[in-house]
Amino acid sequence: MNDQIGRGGPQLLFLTDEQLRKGIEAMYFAYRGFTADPDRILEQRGYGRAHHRALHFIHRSPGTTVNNLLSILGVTKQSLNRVLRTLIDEGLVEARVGARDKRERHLHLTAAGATLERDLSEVQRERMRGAYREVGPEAVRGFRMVLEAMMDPDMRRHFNRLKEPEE
Amino acid sequence: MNDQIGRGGPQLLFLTDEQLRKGIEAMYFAYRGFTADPDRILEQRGYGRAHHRALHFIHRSPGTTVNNLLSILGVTKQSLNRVLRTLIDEGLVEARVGARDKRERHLHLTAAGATLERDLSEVQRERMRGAYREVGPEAVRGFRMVLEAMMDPDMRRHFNRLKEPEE
DNA sequence: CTTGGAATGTCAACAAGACTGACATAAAAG
DNA sequence: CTTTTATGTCAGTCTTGTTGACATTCCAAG
Repeated sequence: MNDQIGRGGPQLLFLTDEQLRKGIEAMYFAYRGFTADPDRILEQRGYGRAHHRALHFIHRSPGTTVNNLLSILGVTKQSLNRVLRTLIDEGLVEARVGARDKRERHLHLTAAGATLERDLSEVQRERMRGAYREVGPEAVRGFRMVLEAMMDPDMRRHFNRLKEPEE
Repeated sequence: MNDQIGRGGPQLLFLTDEQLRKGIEAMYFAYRGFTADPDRILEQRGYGRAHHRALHFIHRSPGTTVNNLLSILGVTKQSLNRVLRTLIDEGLVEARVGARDKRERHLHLTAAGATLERDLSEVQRERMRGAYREVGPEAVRGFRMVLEAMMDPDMRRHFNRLKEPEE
């Protein structure tokens, strides 16, 4: 029904339902690979993906508040709080009471937290680097364009607000 | 430490840790968008993502066995079985005992199952189509290349084994 | 032919991590 | 002073992963 063959000509063949389905499957299988390496490290340490996400975004935006993290991650505060509490209790994250606004908690990685974050990021970047190297810069540009076009507007806002990291 | 600036020259700038981190974040945010639309439909019907995945791959490989589905989805048989049982009980999937080997169950979508699968696929393809159209065929080619390079070899095997669908 | 192992599928119980709803506290804002 | 905001907590539910135990079926070696 949405099949474009014979309607739009060969220049639109990449928009056929068949091609879209293959894109969906590619996305699914690739995401599995994307999370596989950090997952192995997390499991050894008794953490889950939720901990990884918190560590990642605290690393990327040191001093961010709980509320900001909530809107980036799109989970409930109860859910985030459980994760954050274990990270704080185990000394990976520090929550500093706000100077201006004492209701806020500003989140920072401790040395131990930064180490784990780096280890997680390293294996994930390694896979990404391998893929990037394999396909070249032009393909990577396309990859990034499609991903960005696929995001919800809110998420795209968050995505673009994250500065280029300095490491 | 893996920063390529000044080492590989400007043609390798896409391999810097900063670019890789942005790629990781793009993948994360895009995957959220990728699942958002089907999730809304699933929630209305009281199903989850696991049900969607089962419906998708049964649609793609009618008559597939439970074991084959297991190796595609990479979960335990117990986990898949729970999902499959509800789909069968509610008349979306039919499990036919194998003719050659009576231990096997061959899985097929019923009419109702095919309808739900189509509805789920439709909203997901719609988002994909919008993104594809926005960026053009060249970018889509790059997108697909990176995703495929990111998969684990086993998953890439499954991915390539799935025939181009006829709808 | 029988028997034992392998393959397949089911049942039960548990854990992580999402959710909602209700409520508490402290601080800022009006 | 009252309301709103930011955060944290308790209790309970749901999905979807996990292990362990077990039933059925098939096949091949004795």
